[in-house]
Amino acid sequence: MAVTLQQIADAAGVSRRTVDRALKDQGRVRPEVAEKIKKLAEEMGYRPNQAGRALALAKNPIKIGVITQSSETPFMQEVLVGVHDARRRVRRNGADVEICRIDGVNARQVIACMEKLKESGVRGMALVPAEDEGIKLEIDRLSEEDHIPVVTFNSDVSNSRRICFVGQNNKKAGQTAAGLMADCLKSYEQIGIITGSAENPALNSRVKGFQETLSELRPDLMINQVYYIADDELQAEKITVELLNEFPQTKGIFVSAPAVLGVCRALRKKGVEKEIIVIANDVLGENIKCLEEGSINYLIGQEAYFQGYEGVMTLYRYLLEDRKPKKELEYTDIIIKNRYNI
Amino acid sequence: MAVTLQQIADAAGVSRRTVDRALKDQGRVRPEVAEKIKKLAEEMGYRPNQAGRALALAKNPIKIGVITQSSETPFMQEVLVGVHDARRRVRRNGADVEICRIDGVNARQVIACMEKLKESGVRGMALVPAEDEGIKLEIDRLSEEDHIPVVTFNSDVSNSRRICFVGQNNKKAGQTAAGLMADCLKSYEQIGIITGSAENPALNSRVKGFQETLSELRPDLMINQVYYIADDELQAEKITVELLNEFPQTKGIFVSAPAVLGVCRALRKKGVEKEIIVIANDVLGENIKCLEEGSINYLIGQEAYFQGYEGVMTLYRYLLEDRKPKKELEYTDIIIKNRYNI
DNA sequence: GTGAAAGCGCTAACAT
DNA sequence: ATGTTAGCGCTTTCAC
Repeated sequence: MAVTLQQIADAAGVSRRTVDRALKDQGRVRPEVAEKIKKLAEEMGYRPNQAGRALALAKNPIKIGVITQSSETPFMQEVLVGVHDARRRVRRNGADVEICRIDGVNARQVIACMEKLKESGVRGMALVPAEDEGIKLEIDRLSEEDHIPVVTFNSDVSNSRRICFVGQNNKKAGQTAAGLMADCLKSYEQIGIITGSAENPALNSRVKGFQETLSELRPDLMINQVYYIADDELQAEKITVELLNEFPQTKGIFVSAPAVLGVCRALRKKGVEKEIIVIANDVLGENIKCLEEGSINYLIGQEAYFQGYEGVMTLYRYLLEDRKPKKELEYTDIIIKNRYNI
Repeated sequence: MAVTLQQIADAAGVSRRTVDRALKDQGRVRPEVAEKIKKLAEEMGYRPNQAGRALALAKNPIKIGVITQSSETPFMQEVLVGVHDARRRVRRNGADVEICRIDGVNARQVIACMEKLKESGVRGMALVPAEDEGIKLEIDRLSEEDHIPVVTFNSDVSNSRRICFVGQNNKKAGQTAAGLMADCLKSYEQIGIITGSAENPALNSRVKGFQETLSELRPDLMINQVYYIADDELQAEKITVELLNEFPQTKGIFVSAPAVLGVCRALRKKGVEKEIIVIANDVLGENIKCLEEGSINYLIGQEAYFQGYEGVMTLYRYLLEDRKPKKELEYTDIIIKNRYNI
């Protein structure tokens, strides 16, 4: 049987409560006693029983707040599935999760939600932020003044006091795509890039990673100008047609934008979907269909579900076990899918 | 706050114990009362608190037995890391895991271990079996007569009474490799296949999946004869040299065998590592090095760690929450790695 | 057929 | 500065 608090208390000749305090550095214990207790716990290999802890905490339950942006997108829907699964799981342990869904990107709204969640007494927050000074300030204030730990997921706020970030390394995602493209294309072929808003740092990193790595691996290839689109399938289709008209020799396309379906439609209409290697991002419903029927060759995934699930669970573990994540940047795996391993 | 047993008891006007019995169909409750209780529980949305359950169970702890074969291989080492992590986790909940490591493949020893674990009072078993009639019989006997649920992981025993299998779909792994190879090679190029023992069903499935899919995708390619090796790096190197001498036009190699390093050495000595697309299996130490330095282009992974971790955890959840796995065949993701997403 | 009661290991309010 | 104690929600023994 595992070592319990009581056993340490017996061994040290003090009460359970004293051991508890000593182990948590809560003071109010004579330093030499605390020292002795800690040594004893170490020697006896004490590991707190999580079930016991969770149960005791059910008196005033741990509550976690979650804020998501762009909640209407298919990608974030998938993230939210992960969040809800995590909620179900922590609920079965007597904790709870309160979720604020924000549609679109809106820093002001995020800050308002943070305030609201704080008022409602959450002990920690997991949120999808944006590189915004106001959000950064609020994160720092929660962490420092209110002692409410914050986890960012999916997107990050660099240099803020969040305990960690769970999400993709976008540059590496772009590089991974470049590696695939380099293997698939023959000498001196042409490449097109389609991406979303030029202001989106995530998309930019991907594209940059792709360009840099590809020109290093295959200096012979010709990487044409970057085409920008909004998240709109119709526009994506139009732009893709433009690209194909402008550069009819294109043999590879990297799609960093969300509107993958529009691109596929254009390729099919032009009847070139079999001749062009297409690598796109996000392993999601419509995209998967394109992959299955062959108009896309590879999808690069970022574990949307896991981001949501792990964002919440990281925080829960931190709150329950006082266990800091090992790394400040918890990068999710970069997934490569072709038709056969979906 | 979540619904508790007590609340249901109050609502039904009976004691907690009665509710407990009714919900578990343990009899000794008047049928109409049982019916009423179940309906009530449903309506109130009762979800047993896992922390409470785990804690109560700590009186006579859940013990899980684990048996691994080929435990000396790097692959199984990785699986065992997962097993140990799972052990740490369930221990923190008051349960325990007992592990039997078997070196090499040995059905008799597996059966002996199953017997031993049963004597030592385990409530469930997770094991790496082999397609062996004796093992199958023992699995069925444990499941039926002793009511000890069994989970197979990494390899399976088809048609046995295990509650589920956690591991790779080998055929799909081969197909995935074929998809990659089809994209990388130019017209009419030649392909070599190197695999391990012809008796190993896992390796055979991979090779078959690869051959079938590749000849379907690219009928122009020429797939040469299959080379067989033992798990010996030196022999692998020799055989690879043979292959290259026999078919100097080879432009793609699929390595289904464990001895990947030997293959890489041969390629380097021959100075052809940059001209040949190599796709190998298992994302592990030495293989990763080959991938990083470029003598391998792709590694197909089978989530070794996860197989070990999830094999044990599936069983634990089954025992704790009485929750059957959703699927009988719990296939792990087929991972594609290039130099950039390792 | 049903219920009372004793824990499981931990936390935290309340003594001392 | 340290100890006592009352639960958290569940399982299980034992008595009715």
